[in-house]
Parts: sequence; C-alpha cells; structure tokens
Amino acid sequence: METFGLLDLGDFIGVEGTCFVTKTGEPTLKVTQLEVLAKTLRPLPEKWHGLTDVEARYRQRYLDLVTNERSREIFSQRITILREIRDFMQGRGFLEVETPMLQTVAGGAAAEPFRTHHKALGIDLYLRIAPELYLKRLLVGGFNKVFEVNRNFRNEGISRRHNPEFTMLEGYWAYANFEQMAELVEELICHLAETLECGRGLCAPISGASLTDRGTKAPPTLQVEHRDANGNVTRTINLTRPWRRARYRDLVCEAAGADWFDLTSEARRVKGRELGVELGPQLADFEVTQHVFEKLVEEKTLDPVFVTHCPKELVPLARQNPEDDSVVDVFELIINGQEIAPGYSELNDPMVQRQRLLEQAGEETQKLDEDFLLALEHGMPPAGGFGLGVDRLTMLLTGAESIRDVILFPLLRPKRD
RNA sequence: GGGUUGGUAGCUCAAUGGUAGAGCAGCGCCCUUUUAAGGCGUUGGUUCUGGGUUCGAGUCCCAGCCAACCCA
Repeated sequence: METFGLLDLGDFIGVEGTCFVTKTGEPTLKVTQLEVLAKTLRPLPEKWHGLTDVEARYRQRYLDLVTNERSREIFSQRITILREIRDFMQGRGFLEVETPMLQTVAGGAAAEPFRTHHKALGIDLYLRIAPELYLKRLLVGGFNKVFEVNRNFRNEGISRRHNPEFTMLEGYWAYANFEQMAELVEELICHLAETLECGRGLCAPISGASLTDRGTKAPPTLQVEHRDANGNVTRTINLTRPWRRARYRDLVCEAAGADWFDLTSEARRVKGRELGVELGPQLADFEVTQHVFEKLVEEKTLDPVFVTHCPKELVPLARQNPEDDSVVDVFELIINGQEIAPGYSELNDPMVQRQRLLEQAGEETQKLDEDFLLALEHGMPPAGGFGLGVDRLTMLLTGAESIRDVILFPLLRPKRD
C-alpha cells in the first residue's frame, strides 16, 4: 500500500481485483495485485486547460493527443475519411494502385519538387509532385478505372493551407468525361459527410464541425457546421445535392458585372480595383480576370460549386471544349472559399500532349517525360480524371482551421537548442 | 520574402523601468461523496538567445531564433 503513493499521473499500471460498488454508488475495484508497467518521468500538461500552446501541440503531438479530446477526434475522423474513400472507390469498381514516389522526372503538375539521389544507379531522383503520369500509363495498360491515395511532395512554402507533404486522391476512369467525374466527386464527398454523421454518437464534436441531417421530409439537407472553441457555429456549409455547376465566365460576370468581358483591358483594371482587387501593372488580360475570380468568387463561395468552362490559359494541359476552343473541359470544385478538387477530360492525343509539355518545359527539356509520351503513343483511351486533396477535405469536414490540425506531424522548422 | 503579434515555473497565465508572482501539477501533513479544483503548508525560474541604453531591464532599443496570423 505504501507503493501506491509512489505512483504518478501518467504511469501505466496493471491491476487485478474484483469489481464492486461502494456505498456511495461508485463502481470501483478491490485491488489484490498492482504492477507498474511503465513509469512516467515527466508530468502531463494540466488537465483543465489542456495543452493550448500551438507550437507545443504540433511539436509534441503525443501530448496534444493525450490531453485534448478534440484533437484525437479530428484524427479519428481523418482515418474514417481515408477508409471510406477506399471503400467508396473500390465499391464503384476502381482499382487501388501504388505508383512511384521516386521519379526520374517530376511531372503531372506545375510545382517545385524535392530532389534526392540514388547511390547505386548514380542518378538524381525526385519525390513525386503528382501520380498523374503513372496512373495514365495504367490507362494505356488497360486498367480502366484506377485510383491512388497517397503522399505528394512539393518544395514550396508552408502555410495554413500548405504542408510540404500532403495526401492526394487521384482517380482516372476510361471513357468517362469531366462531367461524370464531377458527379463522382459529389457523391464521394456527400458519402463522407454522411458517414461522419453516423460516427457522431461515438465522438461528438466539442468544437469544430458537426454534420447535421435535417429533416426526413423532402428535400433532405446535408450541412457541415464549423464551430469555434466555445461551440458557437461560425459557418454553415450546405452540401445538399445537387451541387451547383456554373461557367467560369458567368461567375465572373455575376461578381464583376455582366459587361466585364466587353470592357477594354484598361477599363477592366480600373473596375477590378474599384471592386477591391489588387492588380499589378504587368498582368495579362486573363490574369486580371483570374485575380477578380479568386477574390470575388472563390474566396466568397461557401457552398460547393463546380466551376466549368475555364479559360484554356489557366489549364494548359487540359482538353479543349469541342464547341468553344477558348475554354477547356475541366471543373474546379470550390467549397468553403478554396479549391478542393480539379477534374478533367484528359488529353490523350500524343502529338498535342508532346507539344504542350514542350511549351511547359521551355528550355528545360530534361523535364520532358519521354517514357510517358511513349506510353501515350501506344494509345490511351479517352478518360476523365480528378484529384482531391485529402487534407483540405478533412479540414472542410472537421472544421479544422489549419492543415496542421489534420496532419499528425506537420513539418516545422527544427528547434536548435 | 514582407508586415503584425507573441515566447515568463511541468501546464495556464500575471508582473508603471525598481525584491520575478498566482492557479493547477509536484512534494509534505491533515480530511474523506472529490464530475478540473477538500484543507493547510511547501519546492520550483539562464523571463527564447546575444548585444545595447540605464544606478537598475521580464519590461525600452538593436540583431537573431521559433511560432501564430495577414499579405506576396
């Protein structure tokens, strides 16, 4: 019994005994054997306030998880999301595949890669910035429905929305187009939202997001509520289907005036600045419009919108629209003020693809993935493709304000002392 | 990369330029229905780092490190 006093909060112990209820009604154990399984040397953070220092929460995630229930809950929801993504995609006949993380050419996106080196081969390799070019090789190989959910690496800045390594879902579907991909993404995200609602009884949110399914009468609604630390709803995002589809051009006109595209270049700049958009002097016309789009449409859009018919300058690698060659057959899904998922009718013409990649590579022809182009020359079926950032999706569904709150060990600058 | 804010005990936070404190945790004793928190007592500090101003710096100034937020 003296040893009991030597125990500290945080020790792991094993006990044997019989259960009983005290006269005050408290269920308890009459302990006959007690064994220390592990001894703590350091005290846990205070249990009432928990660990609130943001830096400590990220650097010593284990303390955050031990102390803060909300944090455990977010990661549990993330795990559910990943499991349900796989279940959903496999249920629709997509094969989950694994493609190289180490690539000789970092293709499939416009981003700065991380470089590493293979000793035995004596060559530099890149950590992938996207799996796209390998998944398309699989389309050539006859895998008509494939997906991969795994890490991408981009050697760029760190922010509330960016971590250098992040988890991406990409899916490709032969003989489908971007509109069918939009449908698929819409069903997938709604499925995830509904599933998290089901798990609610086990891990009811204290703060952050909750999902409500209001009313059994038509039309049923599906909403995500984001809450602050006091549990007050700060934002409600309506995920009820069907989601809006709108053309890029129409959305710009809604925000900046129906005559936007009739104005002269100069008049557009003036009007853009009047509307509060900062516009540098060197911008091309399509960039001016894009800035207006980002500030006045994207950032203000809470509920889901599939933006279609985007100008080809913005998405140079996509397939052009058959009726209007100034726009491309893609969608950008916007929810909660940010891009969540792009989708494409994929380019499968090897000649056009080579030309576009050459233009993109410019002087740096070593960036040309000849092996991928060779694969296309063997014939890739027309296909729809999409990408979905799992971290940002988790932020949306859990109400996390920072990507660091949905990544267990986000990259921080190391402490020196 | 630029701007703003912050960094004090294990944790949460105080401290007009004038002896670095409190609550919780810890430790000791007492009490025994204690949904964070029963009572009394008590230990605990390179105030992020390095310079400077000053009789005197946690506080003011400069530089650096780390972080958060905003902007590019």
